[in-house]
Amino acid sequence: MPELPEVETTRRGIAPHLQGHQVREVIVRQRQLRWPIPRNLNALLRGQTIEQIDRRGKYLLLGMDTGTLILHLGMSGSLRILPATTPVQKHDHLDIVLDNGQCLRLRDPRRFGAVLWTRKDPARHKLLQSLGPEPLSDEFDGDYLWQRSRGRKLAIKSFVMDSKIVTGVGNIYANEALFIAGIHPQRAAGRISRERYQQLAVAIKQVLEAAIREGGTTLRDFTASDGKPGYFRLKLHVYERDQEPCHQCGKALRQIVIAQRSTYYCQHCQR
DNA sequence: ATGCGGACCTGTTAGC
DNA sequence: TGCTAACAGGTCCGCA
Repeated sequence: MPELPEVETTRRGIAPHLQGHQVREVIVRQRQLRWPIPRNLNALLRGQTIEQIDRRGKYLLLGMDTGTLILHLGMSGSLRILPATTPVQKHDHLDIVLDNGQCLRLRDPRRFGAVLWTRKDPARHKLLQSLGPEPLSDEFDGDYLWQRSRGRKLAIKSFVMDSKIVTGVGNIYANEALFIAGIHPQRAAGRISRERYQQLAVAIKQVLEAAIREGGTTLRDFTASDGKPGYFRLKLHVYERDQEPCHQCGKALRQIVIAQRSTYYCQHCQR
């Protein structure tokens, strides 16, 4: 489900409900996610105040008194703010109950998500320490991509989806950005000019920012923390549009597979 | 170092 | 109608 815009939409939705509140209780119903939820999470979090709610790539970071809770939504995770008395549904794995009777509830059918605790600077956590720059930051630009791509032979689409290169660009937005930049998704990363990398960096920023403004992309089941869907799907140029007409030239879009991921592009507009 | 494929897990849908 | 296979928004890990 969630790429960076959906995670950012979630962050903005939950932050005002969490900020400054104390954890009353943590209820874990299913600890087997991508990695097991720590056994003693209730003891660790109880009584702590949630000070800030940050995002790094697709990771959500709940900064507390003595450490940071690291959350990842995987492919199918979602977070809602609900009264703690709301009946539990299938795949509701975790509740963080607050001092005001509300709770942050994690649902994740596929269980590719993660909930981890660290006492140190989360940037130095094993899962975060090798992440590339934030795509919306100033350090991420065409020169950076060009420099990192020299000598690389993998497909440009796989390159921009590599979290060590840039964090948070997933399958939907990689497809969309490459269309906007007019770059064929299979082109070798090392064979793209500096100028075209400038266009690609701009396209990535543009598409992520637009998606955040629309509240993310709802394909099947993404909803923000208030239950509302995201509307960026209406503006997708290529994703899940196999055989439909290109918005630029009208020719039929194509679907192929790159690194086991569905890839959509226009044979005419992308080179 | 680089690049690829497998692994994790469940739900939905397309096809026979 | 019912069974089976393919596919889905992620990403770590191990192997060549």
